[in-house]
Amino acid sequence: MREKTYNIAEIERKLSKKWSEKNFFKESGKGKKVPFCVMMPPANITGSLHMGHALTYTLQDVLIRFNRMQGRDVLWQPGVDHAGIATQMVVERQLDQEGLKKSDLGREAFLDRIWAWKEESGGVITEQLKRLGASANWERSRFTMDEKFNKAVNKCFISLFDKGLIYRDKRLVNWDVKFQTAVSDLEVELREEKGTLWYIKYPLEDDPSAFITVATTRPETMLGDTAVAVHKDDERYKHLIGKRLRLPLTNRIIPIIADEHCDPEKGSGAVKITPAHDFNDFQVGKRQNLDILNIFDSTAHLNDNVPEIYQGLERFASRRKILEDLQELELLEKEEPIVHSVPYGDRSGVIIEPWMTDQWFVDAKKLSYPAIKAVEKGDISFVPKQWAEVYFEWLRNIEPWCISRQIWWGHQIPAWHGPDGHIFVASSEKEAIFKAKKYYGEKDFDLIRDTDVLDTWFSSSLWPFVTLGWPENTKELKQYYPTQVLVTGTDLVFFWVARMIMMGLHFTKDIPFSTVYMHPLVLDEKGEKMSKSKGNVINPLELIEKYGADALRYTITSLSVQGKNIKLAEKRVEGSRNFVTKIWNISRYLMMNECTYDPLFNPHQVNLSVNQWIIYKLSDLTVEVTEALQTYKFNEASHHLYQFVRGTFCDWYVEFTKPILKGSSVEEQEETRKCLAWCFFNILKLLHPMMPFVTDSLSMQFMNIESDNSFSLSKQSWPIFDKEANFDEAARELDWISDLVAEIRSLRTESNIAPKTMLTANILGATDQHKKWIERHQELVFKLARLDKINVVKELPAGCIQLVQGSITIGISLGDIIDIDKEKNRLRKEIERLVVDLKQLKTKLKNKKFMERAPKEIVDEQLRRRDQVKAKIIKIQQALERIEGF
RNA sequence: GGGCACAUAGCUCAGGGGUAGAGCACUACGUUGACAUCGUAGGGGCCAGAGGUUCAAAUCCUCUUGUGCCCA
Repeated sequence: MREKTYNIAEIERKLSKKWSEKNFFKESGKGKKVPFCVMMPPANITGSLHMGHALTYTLQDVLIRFNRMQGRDVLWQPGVDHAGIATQMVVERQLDQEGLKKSDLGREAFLDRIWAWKEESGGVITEQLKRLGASANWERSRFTMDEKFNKAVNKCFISLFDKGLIYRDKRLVNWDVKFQTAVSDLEVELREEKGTLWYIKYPLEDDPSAFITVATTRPETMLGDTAVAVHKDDERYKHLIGKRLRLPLTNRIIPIIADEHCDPEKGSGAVKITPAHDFNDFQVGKRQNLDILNIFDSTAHLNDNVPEIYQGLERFASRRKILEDLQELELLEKEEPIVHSVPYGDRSGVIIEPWMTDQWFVDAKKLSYPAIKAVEKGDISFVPKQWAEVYFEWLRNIEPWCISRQIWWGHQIPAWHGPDGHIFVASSEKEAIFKAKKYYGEKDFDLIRDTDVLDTWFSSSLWPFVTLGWPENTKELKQYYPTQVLVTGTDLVFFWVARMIMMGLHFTKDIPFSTVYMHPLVLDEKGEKMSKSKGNVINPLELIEKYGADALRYTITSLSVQGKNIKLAEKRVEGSRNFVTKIWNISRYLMMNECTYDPLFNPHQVNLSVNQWIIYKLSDLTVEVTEALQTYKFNEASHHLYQFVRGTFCDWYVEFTKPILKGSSVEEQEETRKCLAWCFFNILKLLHPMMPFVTDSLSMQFMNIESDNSFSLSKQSWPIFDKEANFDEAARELDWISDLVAEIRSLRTESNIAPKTMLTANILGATDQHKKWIERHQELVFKLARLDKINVVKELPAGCIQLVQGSITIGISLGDIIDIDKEKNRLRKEIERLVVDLKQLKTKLKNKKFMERAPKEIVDEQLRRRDQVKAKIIKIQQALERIEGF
């Protein structure tokens, strides 16, 4: 006898090893099959599996296995991302423990160190994904820093540069003071914070007793002011436009200018302009042709563009000092508390400094037009569709994308600088020299390679086509590009999705994927974001250890409703584990009863009504699950399966078949055994995308192929079968029987009848068909409703409690046990309920407008219901009268 | 400030113009050799509030209130 509970850990480990060792899930590569390709979002090389991964990769694997079973040529392309800043941080931390800095090693040695680290610990997440059951083609795994990838990245860079879509510019960028690099807008997180607005008086040059007051949250930047702006129509300041101010603490003279940037309603109405340290001011400076005075070094310490006493002060220290000094000069008018947004580096967590540097930019605006159009035209669609709006909004307001990073780990920009500052972009040093020779002629020159590397997201944006072999025209590229679905979290819509679409359209002249399924975040059970500091992080690997990957996957699938965040409670996972155990126990029962899978079993040719009934129900289920998965309604698919397995299959069908297996003819037993096995096998298939382990394991046991190392349900075909029309009758028959059983069971509880008490049911008003059905399923009803006798009668005997089901009345003989008052009460209450229903129905049917305007089916339905309720009331009244007579 | 969601049972959430659903929790009772990680039955809801459209609104529209997220 097998164990009552399923040994999750052992079986999952074994299967995951089997799938992995043989790289089980390769694409078929058969050109005839319809391709289905999903680009796996490359996991961050420093990462280990968290709930967000578990969610995204589970949903992808569900789609992958589902499509593979539907006979498509499936490629799930995995990979790992080099994660520039994150990876460099990890290795720098290691060095730190050895008391070393990366500058001690030098660039090359440092990069060697990172590669060594990658070899050693870079593959963790891949192993974890295998444990989750992800059925990717792991042999095709790509790394964004591979040589081939690097070549493709350079090619793209050069091509964009040649077209003027990448350029070098001196602009304000978001400078990460901790990492000493520029970052893009998207890597800056605005946090609402309490701050202070300081009002500072700037004296007029020609009249030191008169002032203009400016308000600022960053007084230290005043050292870099090159103007004060007012609104041209502001009565308070109109007359001062064109005059000059003496900038306190510096004695520099700066102009008062008019600019629309000023809002007379805000603060004092006059704004200090610091073009080198504020994005808005930078624009003003450009418009007004102001000086740009940079006052910070790369670590945000004041440089020698400020008076000597301030030089070398850190930004916050300088703020304190400057406020003190202004106070002393009585130039600090007042301060106000304020809530404002402060920019933080999303990785470094330090305040970002807008800073002037030379950087490389992508002209994202130009690339955005085709990307917008592709979604507008419907070539690419978002699920859920409201994400298209978010996407449009961002692309329509897109700014130049700063792609250079002042770090070492990443794709080094293929550009060489000449002695006169001329830049040669080339695929190799040799080519750069060649280009330079042409440019410089006979003159001598030295070229210095640009030290910057590219934003990691630049290489990620090329992922869909580079992984398939681009720029070579490989057969994979032809077969699988454009890919079908991209599944990713809502947080990556700009970082990754939009950029892939822009780059894909630019370089391949084709969309990278036709559907984008955006899933939400995983939150804790209270709906809060998981974070280490809050201590509410749920580790998926622990859940897998405790409940199994199948249980975790099934939970995730059940909770995946389009457009809604997922609140994960461990209780849910426990419930899923119980469901897995339930499935295990079905198989245990079926095997005990020698129900073996027969590939030749023909579901259209079963004779017993119970078997016809379950096949009928199963075909409904198949349609429901298929449609749900096709439309990304993961929760619906899992819900239907749960209802079917626990309800229809276990509670009813398995029970229905017990009497048959015990005492029917050999033929009937045989048909039923095969039908049980066949249905269960199909259930396993339908469940497989969500619970690959238990379903694979059980189906192999069922088919007696446990040692078959090439089998997986994922490679079997998805169930399809047409509903047999003449099974309708059986469907009605068994639905009626199960209703009958349910009614009697309810009655037993309501009347406090002990389960042990066997009852006799008298049935009044049975039609010939009812009689036939009762006769056919008598044993079954006996067993399920705990009866020892059913009489079809013309008159109910005395001493019955009665219930009405459709056209029949069931009387349960209780001898002397019946409490007449209680029973009367029960029946009266039921009449009361029905009368309320009837009243509502009558009102509706009396309403002329309803009768005129409502569709005929609805009216008929209401009429039918009215008649039913009426009839039921009469029957219960008769039942009451009978009790009076008892 | 702009945009997008969301408010349904004690909790977590489905559903969605025509008889309010699930899981968990709760209550009672447990028989029949698949399953106590189980079974049977049950209690529990003016579907946030106010208007409107409609024969009919929990569902569609508008507003209000509250919550979450994104962008400035």
